[in-house]
Amino acid sequence: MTLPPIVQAFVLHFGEMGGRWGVNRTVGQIYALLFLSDRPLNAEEITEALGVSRSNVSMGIKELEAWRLVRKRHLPGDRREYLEAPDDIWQILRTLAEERRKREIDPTLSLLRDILMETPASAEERHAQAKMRQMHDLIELLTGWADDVQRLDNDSLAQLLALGAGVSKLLEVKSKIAVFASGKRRNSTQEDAS
Amino acid sequence: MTLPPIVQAFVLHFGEMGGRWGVNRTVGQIYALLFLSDRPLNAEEITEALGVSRSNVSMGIKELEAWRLVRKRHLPGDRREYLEAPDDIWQILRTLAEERRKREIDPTLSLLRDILMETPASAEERHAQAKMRQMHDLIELLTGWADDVQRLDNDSLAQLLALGAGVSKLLEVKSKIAVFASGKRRNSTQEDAS
DNA sequence: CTGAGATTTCAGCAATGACTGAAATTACAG
DNA sequence: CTGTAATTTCAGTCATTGCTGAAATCTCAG
Repeated sequence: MTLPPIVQAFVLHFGEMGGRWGVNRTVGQIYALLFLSDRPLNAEEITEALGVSRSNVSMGIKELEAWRLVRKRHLPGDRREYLEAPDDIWQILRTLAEERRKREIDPTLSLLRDILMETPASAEERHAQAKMRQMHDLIELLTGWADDVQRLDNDSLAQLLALGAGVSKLLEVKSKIAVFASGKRRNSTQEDAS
Repeated sequence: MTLPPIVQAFVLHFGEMGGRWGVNRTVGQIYALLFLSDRPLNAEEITEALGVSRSNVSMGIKELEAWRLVRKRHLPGDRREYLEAPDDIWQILRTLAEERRKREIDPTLSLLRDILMETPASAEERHAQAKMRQMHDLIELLTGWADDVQRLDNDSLAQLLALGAGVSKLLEVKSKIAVFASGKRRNSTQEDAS
């Protein structure tokens, strides 16, 4: 692997962290490499840079495509496929959130829905179902929120994040705004979001 | 495993999902069992309910403690340790968020900080470093936001989630509030009066 | 203290997941 | 079409992780 030291450090780190993020080492490394690259790379270049087998790279690419984290491109006059990682980091964030949700949360939500349709046959089952209801409702709240936020444009999202817990303060005065807004006829636009 | 059908279904599901969530099957099952249980269970009961070895349960418990997802309790007149899952689902959410961040994000943030101190030696490295800077800044924004939100009480958090993208609307009127409240600045967010 | 019950540790086996090289398939220039 | 370069698939092997039973350690009643 002949890469600039800082690139190498990053690539190796992503390889190691891959396990915790639900992908294998090679997949992590390929993504790291593409993310840092200033141009699309073909499979052969990736193979060489990482020192793994060509077939392993092929499988890794396939998985990254399933995650929608890389795109295939074609360069004119070159039969090989070139790969690149989208560079809008906000979009990457959205994609990651969507895919992780699809893999890690939706199946559970689905199961919970099914189980909550059943009629409990004992006190024990009634209690278990109540807990599952709690979990179900919380997950729905979270995913609903995520759906909403998912649709915000980059700037709004950045603003929202920068605000942090300031939202809490904003919520506190929300009712007060409502008072003003109802009294005033300022603008007939948004005002109260509830 | 002799458990009520709905409990069994949930436990088995958590076992299967465990892999995607970064824990092994047994750990997922133990947690599911404790989460649904209406009373603390001892290791022997867990062993029996799940049909795995006693030592496996011991290791699983250890891991769940490392995640701070279960507590050990003692019942009077019984030398055995009893385990229970905290039942405030909001607290569970906070714990999960903290632990996953600690395992999945902090190490990367730390590496990025280190690499960003280096001086790039080529155009390629300069580009790579710029990308890492982007990632670093985004992660800091996200974790900073998470820190803030982490401190909200259950009700505020629920309110925030229920609001969803409504926050966006709230942000739009924020500048108007700023006009009213121009006497003092609450926090360091950029007050953009667009 | 002592010893019986309870828990943890750990070496070895089992299961799962990752990686490779070879063969099959696909894509396309001539 | 044909032949060659590029990519994918897959069976076998290697590596990692998970699980077990036995032994070691801990804990506390008597």
